[in-house]
Amino acid sequence: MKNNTPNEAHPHPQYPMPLVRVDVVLLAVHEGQLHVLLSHRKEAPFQGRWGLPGGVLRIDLDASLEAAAQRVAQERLGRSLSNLTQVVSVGGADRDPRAPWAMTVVYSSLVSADMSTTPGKRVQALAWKLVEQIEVDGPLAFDHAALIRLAAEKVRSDVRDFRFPEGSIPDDFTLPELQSISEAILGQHLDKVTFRRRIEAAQLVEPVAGVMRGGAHRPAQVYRLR
Amino acid sequence: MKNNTPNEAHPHPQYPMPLVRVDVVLLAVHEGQLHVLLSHRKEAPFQGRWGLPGGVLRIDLDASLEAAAQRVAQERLGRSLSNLTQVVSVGGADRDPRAPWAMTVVYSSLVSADMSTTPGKRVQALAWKLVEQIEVDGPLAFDHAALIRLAAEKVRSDVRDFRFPEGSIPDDFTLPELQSISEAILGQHLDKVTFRRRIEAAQLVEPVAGVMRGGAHRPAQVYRLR
DNA sequence: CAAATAGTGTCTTTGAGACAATATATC
DNA sequence: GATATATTGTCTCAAAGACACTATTTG
Repeated sequence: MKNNTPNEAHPHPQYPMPLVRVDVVLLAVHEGQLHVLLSHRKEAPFQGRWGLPGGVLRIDLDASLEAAAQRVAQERLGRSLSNLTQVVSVGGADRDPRAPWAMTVVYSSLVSADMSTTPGKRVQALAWKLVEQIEVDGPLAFDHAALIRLAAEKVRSDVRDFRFPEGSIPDDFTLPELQSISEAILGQHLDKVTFRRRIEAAQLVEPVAGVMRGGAHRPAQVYRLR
Repeated sequence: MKNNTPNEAHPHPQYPMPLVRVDVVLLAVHEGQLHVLLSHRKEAPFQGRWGLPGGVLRIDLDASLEAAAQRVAQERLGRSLSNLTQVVSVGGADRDPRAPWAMTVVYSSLVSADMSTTPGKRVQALAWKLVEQIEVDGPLAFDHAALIRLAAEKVRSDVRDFRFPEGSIPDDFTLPELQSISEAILGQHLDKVTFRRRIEAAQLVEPVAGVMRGGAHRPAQVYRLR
């Protein structure tokens, strides 16, 4: 295994570097509520608690921080993430007993629909938890509860400004569906007329010609992002 | 010098870790315009260009990422920073030729007034540059131009929402002064009536009883944040 | 009192929220 | 046709912008 010692190719004076990890806040709307995917920790620290799935940055495998997040998602969650957004980085001397100094770069991703996620290697259990209920039933590992809140706030800010990045909502949707998703993320009711007016003004969507979708009643126009 | 090799106290499997740096975007309003403090690079990479002042994270000296930014500011700029805000972290294999893998955590700080900043050690020259003029006269080192733009956008967002963190504006100020500072940061004119109405509604300030301040004309009420 | 800046009044416009009416599907 | 949901119309209210007016200081 390579080491961080100086060599000819990289003559910069070397200091000991921290353990760098990447954690992922995977968010999804399920049954009208915003959920986050947590993993059950089998080992110390915080053994037995729920926490964010994550992993150690591998400079031999990852071309960038974002690439590291993608690799971790693939390994731990068995899937790629469509709209990775950096949330924050935290670090300090007392963060993690496994290293004298540890830091974490936190990425978040809002994905649409399918709540199916296969546990990856070393992950004993994955479960979708209500964001609103975080820390209500038992504390999370590290400061993960605060990190999740941060990620959720960023996503809410996006939704308030009608920023729906690729993959965060289904390709096709009706306006009532989009409103329902938005309400779930924001955790509050939105006025129907205002919502449609603003969507219209933002020129965010275009109708899929002719296609309609409905349950037992009047069908709704299907739209796409543009 | 210590090394990152495993030991009994920290039995976590070790991978080579990236070079972690901390860069500082120091912003200030000067003569009605938003400026950023840049340092002239004496050495490679990007020798001869202007870039953000920064330094290597020292796990033996820095208790946290933010503490590292404070130390770097003290060493390089000879001052502490009042309202450090994390902007973003960037990193990758090809970021810095001095290391096989390098990342930077960027902090920004908006400080009021005094443009005096003593160059610290190893910094040949410091200069306040117009944020708007960044990259107009010569490119900056690394992706620092983009990082400055990011930091400036965050500060603008704060100002739009009347968030003036401690130290970002003088302790005492008149409303015309506060408006002028805001306009400089936002880079656009603000309506006087609207500005005062919103300040009032936000209950952001309180008058300093009796104290007024003026030039050759009608003096203005002096306020403080509360 | 002239000049310059501080502070207020008020009209118009814009956009959000509330509520009602109309449209279109299934059963 | 009854029912449920989609879509549109419109009234009201709140906040922003524009503009004009008043207030207070110096010279």
